[in-house]
Amino acid sequence: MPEAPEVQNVIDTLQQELQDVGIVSVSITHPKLSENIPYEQMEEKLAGQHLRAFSRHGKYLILQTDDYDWICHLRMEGKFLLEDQLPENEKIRKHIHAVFTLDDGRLLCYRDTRKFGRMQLYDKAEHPLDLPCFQQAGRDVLDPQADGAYLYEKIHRRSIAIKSALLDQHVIAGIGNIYADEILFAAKIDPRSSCSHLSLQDCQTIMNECCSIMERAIAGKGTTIRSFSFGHGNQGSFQNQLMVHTRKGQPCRECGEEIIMVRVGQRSTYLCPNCQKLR
DNA sequence: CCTTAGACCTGGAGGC
DNA sequence: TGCCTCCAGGTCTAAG
Repeated sequence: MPEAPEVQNVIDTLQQELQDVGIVSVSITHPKLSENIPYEQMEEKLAGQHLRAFSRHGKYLILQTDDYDWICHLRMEGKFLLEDQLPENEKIRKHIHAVFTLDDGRLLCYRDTRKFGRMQLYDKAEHPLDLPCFQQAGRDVLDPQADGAYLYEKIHRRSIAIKSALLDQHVIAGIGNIYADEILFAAKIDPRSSCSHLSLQDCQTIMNECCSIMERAIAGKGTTIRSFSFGHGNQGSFQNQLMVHTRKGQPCRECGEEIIMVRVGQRSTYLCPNCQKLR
């Protein structure tokens, strides 16, 4: 569940379910899950805390408790499950690496097949964005100040491909591999174009399309391509609106040309070679 | 400083 | 069935 719209869906769901709920105890079984302090300390500190505020910056979840800022990053496959008891299914239970017992009897389970996800715990900051993990972060993709002028200033001296720049969280936080492809299709720009060849106008087009795609994706509760959730909801519907991503070999929905897949910065990249022009 | 392989992990899909 | 290779919504690092 990784890009901004999916993370927004997760944080909205957690808020609905867990506002002011207390954590009774914590059991972490994958030590590396806790990134900034020993996992035993994370267990001890979160026990007794109540979940007070829920927000997001880029792909990071920000959970504020009574005394701490609890930061989670789901990376590729991390997900939270709310259960009345530990899942019976061994395939599901095998990849649960942390269990938070709640004061209403439910269990908040963190499941992550590839173990890429990470959590951090900090003493409460004045503002969460003051935390060390956000010092290098770009503006959030939904921040109105993340506009064309902002993007242009961040990238116009760089030689990397525009697709790679959109994936760079120091530039804009929250865009991932699916939406980068979709945004550049909507902007009619070849993802391999060098940032240094893009005009201010190009950057404004990109950010305008970015806004409208993010809005639609969040309205559709994100994109679910490969479904690893076994029954528990949080599935999005935006995959039905994808114009290029995952559509290799299929006709472009606008011009009929065959969608191709190329590699850009080690990531699979889908584009319409007719609609999207190289700068 | 910038850019690009490689690493971190596991499992599903497809070829032979 | 087994074995192999490639692929996956992400990001940090080491090296050029």
